[in-house]
Amino acid sequence: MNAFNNIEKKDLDKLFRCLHAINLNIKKGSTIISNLSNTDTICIIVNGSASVIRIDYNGNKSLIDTLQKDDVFETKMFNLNNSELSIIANEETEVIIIEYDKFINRCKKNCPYHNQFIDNTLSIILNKLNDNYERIQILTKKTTREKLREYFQIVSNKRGSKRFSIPLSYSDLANYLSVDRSAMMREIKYLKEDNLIKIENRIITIKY
Amino acid sequence: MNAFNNIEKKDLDKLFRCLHAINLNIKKGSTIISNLSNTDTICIIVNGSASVIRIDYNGNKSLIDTLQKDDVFETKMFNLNNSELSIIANEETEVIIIEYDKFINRCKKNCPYHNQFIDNTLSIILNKLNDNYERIQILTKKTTREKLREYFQIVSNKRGSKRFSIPLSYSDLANYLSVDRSAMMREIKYLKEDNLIKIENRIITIKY
DNA sequence: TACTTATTTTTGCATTTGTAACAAAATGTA
DNA sequence: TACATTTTGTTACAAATGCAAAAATAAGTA
Repeated sequence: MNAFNNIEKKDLDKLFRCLHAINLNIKKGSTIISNLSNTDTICIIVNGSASVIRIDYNGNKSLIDTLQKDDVFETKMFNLNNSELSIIANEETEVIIIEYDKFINRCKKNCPYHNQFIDNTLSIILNKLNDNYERIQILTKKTTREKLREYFQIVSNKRGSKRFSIPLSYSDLANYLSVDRSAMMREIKYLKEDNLIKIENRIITIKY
Repeated sequence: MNAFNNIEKKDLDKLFRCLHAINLNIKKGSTIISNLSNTDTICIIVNGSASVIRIDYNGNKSLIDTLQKDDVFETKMFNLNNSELSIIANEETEVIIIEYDKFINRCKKNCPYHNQFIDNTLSIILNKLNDNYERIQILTKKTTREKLREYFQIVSNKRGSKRFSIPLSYSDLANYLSVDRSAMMREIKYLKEDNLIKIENRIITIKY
């Protein structure tokens, strides 16, 4: 799913003009958001990826989320105009930037492709919300063991199988679960010892 | 902000008919979602409140979110049709239920109030997303102390003052931070001892 | 007012976790 | 291939946390 699904190519140009869409290429390591001025803005990741990072009162950085190709974000959803977070390109990243007002206030012509674009965007945002609830579901577990089991359960449900490969490296998984990597490895070892999971390479099997 | 902002009363009736909106009163303790059948559905909390609850493989319940008056949710955003979560009324609760298809597929007449309704809903959902990112920001902190400081910082920023009252009881706060309540109280005591915060009644002052 | 229920505050103790440090394996690159 | 870098796996130890149990307040209700 991307924001331009079900919009014909010939309509895309019209849509872009109508929205005053701006296409930008962001260099690796650059901040995407500084390009967005102070207005509410919709941003679509066309290619590449970016990290949503928070730097707290101590200067500690924490990774809040990772944005991939086809992701959509809006400044309000990260409170960006109060600059709580910043969004940094992980690689050469192409984005499309649209003022929220232009996005939401359809022109008099009431073009169907504009409505389609809004619908697509809403759908992507609803998915994002689901991802966030899933993560909250995991993060609210008290122990690393419970976090791992919840995570495995969710992936297993999605794949419809008790046997599945995990889409993250163990380092990234530790970040996602917000636990120390080595402590997580220890816990995975215990889960294996207790015969609750089996691991071959990067493939997990839930044994209950 | 609610989903019907900026829609005139006379248009509301038309909108409801167009959407085939259903008005339901849910008794305290009843599951809202069982009323939603299996289709994608938008639900608006008109009055009352509800809890989003997950029961895991062990039968442990966890509170994922609380829905208040004017909140909007969509079944996809909780993966409800895979029944990962359930939503239970905390009190006598009035809801409006609309099929997602009816919501998103505007009728031929392209009524401006329908567009306004979608815009409002999107705005509410973006706020929800912001709330979730805030919570993730807090939950990804490793220690209770850091979670508390992050939480206080966020509330302080919102109120624009280093002195503010917290909108939760300490029990609820412990749930929100997903830490043991008594361990949290201990940490609050340490924060006071270290002169990082001051507390009078329910009013916090950040001293840095 | 008397009584019940919910919330706050406190502490010892066992468990869990992060930290640090290191080695092995895998991966990427000149 | 040889070298550098990243990822994975392991452990001892100190710090942080949850758990349990109890008492003190506060809030709600008959």
